[in-house]
Amino acid sequence: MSHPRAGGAPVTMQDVARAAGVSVMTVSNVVNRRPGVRAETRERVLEAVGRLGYGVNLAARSLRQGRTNLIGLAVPEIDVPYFGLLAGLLVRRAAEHGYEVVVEQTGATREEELAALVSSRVRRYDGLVLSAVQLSDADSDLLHGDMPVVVLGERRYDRPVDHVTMANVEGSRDAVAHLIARGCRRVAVLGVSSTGPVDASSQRTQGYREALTAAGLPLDPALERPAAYTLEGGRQAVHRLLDEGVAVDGVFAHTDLLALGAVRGLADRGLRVPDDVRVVGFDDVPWAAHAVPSLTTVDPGHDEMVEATLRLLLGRIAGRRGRDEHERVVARHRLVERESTA
Amino acid sequence: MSHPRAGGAPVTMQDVARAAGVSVMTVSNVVNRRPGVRAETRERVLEAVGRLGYGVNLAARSLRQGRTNLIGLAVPEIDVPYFGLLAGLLVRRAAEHGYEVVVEQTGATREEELAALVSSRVRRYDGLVLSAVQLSDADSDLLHGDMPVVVLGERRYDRPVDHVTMANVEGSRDAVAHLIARGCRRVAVLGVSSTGPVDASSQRTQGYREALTAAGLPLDPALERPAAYTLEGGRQAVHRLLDEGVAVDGVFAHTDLLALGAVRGLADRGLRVPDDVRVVGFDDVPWAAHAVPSLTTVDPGHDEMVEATLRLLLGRIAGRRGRDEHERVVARHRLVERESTA
DNA sequence: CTGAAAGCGCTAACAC
DNA sequence: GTGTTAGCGCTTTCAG
Repeated sequence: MSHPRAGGAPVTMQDVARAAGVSVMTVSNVVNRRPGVRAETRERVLEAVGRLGYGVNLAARSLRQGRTNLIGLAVPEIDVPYFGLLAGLLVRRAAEHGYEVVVEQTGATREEELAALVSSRVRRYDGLVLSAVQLSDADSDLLHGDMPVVVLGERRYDRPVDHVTMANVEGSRDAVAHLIARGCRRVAVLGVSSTGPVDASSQRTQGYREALTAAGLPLDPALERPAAYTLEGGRQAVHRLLDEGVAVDGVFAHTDLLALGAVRGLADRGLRVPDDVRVVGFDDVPWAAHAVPSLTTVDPGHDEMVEATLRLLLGRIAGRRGRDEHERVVARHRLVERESTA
Repeated sequence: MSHPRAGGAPVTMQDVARAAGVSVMTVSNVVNRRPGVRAETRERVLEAVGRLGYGVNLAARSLRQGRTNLIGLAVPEIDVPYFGLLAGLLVRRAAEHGYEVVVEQTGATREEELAALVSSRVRRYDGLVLSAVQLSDADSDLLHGDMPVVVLGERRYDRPVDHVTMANVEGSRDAVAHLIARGCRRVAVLGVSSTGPVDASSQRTQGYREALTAAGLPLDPALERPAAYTLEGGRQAVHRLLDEGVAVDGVFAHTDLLALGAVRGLADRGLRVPDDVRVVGFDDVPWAAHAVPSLTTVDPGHDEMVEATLRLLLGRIAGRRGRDEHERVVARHRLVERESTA
């Protein structure tokens, strides 16, 4: 059996020290690759480690050091492609810095996002990445606890907090300008919400309006459609739009999911993309490139966002910024032209 | 400021006990909702907890209790829809039992899956869910360490290990039988691999062959195509198939991702689904229902699998099964008929 | 119903 | 180079 003591009491440094005839401190030095241990001693210790199947007790180490090497990632739902993409990138990059990522699902409700912040569960993290959608400015007071927090995407805060976000207005403007350049004159926007003036939804709607205005096209309230940020939401919004007899030759959806749902909804009514209606999304999730037709969309700069998030978070964990010094990073976006607007 | 002592030393039970004029033990009893504390005492303690902003130190609790309430989920890549779905379900269900989930990305290499098992990082989990794709029978020896492990999906093991899997052969047989019932006579299979006799790929290929044979149709090696389990893999496999001039009127893809890639590849060559070619996938990822056309696929019984996984894992954590008692659960599958085979 | 003492396994600080 | 001591914050055990 390759795992001695399996099933018995866990092997401690004490056990290893005894077996190797050294002190626990020497074992600790070897295990942590600290310098200043004679090669021969190291050998003896490592032999004992291997023979006994020793592994550090990370709870003890955490208690002693006051750090866990864990960071939390609070997202609404991990199976939404955008958040899966995010989680994947973050897990990979965090690992490079010796951190692991615990996923919290907030379910996209304000209550649950707050819960993630106050909950004792969160206390075990060295830092928290909060991909917030519903958290309001008022609540960001809560971001001032002891826990280093970086808010990622989807919203700009007036309150001071480390924040990594994307160019929602500019990206949306580019997307809609692209539709117009392709000849669209009746462009609908999907995903309009009324929850507040500073969130991603309003910003993307604003970018939409700016692009229309810049092109000298009129704003038509009938073209500004609310929709849940889901495939089904996009599909149904398009159904309603068409059922009301609104003329449309272009669709800008607030998210790729919505856009793909819109393509579906158009197909349901016998409309072809891009022949009858052109469609643009936002996010550049992996699917966008491979959908039929492939989806033109805005890449908000995922890599840059995740990198910046980690940089800010690790900096704060290391105490490199004061409690009242906050940074905000806006990633560079890019319009990715594909078949849905060909 | 709602978070007193923010920035100062962490608040301990000692602090709370002092502030409330009780012993640490009473604080512990209140915090852990243990019975046998007078209501008035509890009030006093809770008031102090709130005022000081106390939160339990989970490292200390873990050290003392010998448990972390953390379970690890090792998957190849979290941004693959199937694993995102899995993670979402597991996170939700684990939370119901007071557990949190740490995501490990193995990158689908054998080395990394082994690393996840041996690594000291894993020591912090009470248990590990291993969604293995490359781990071989020989390696499953490693599953016999102290860590409770449940292997989820994708592979059947001869070695004893708790294992939750899906009806790969039966599901594939149903999928292909469905194509045949719809009139297909030249059915290709995408995702055939040569890595071994007992993995998901071989099983799904086997189901394919059984269905053809049962229908009295010939097996044609030209119809059995290797393909990476990605969108691009499916797309290219279809391109090669058509470029070789192989006649096809149905496609069974080993995964939905492959199937959606296949739909894309067919569209590239001007073929319509289901009019010219019918397509069936496997997994029933959320996208399958909303793709254009929506995808007929095999739901392998995700919910049942996750539920069983957690049941087995928690049972093992609780020591309810001996080291040599292992369970295997095969979830009930279901063919979901949609537009791609209409 | 409440308190005091012991110790989980580790590492920082200092002694040899 | 290596050992000794102390204590991180909590809960288990046993005493009141």
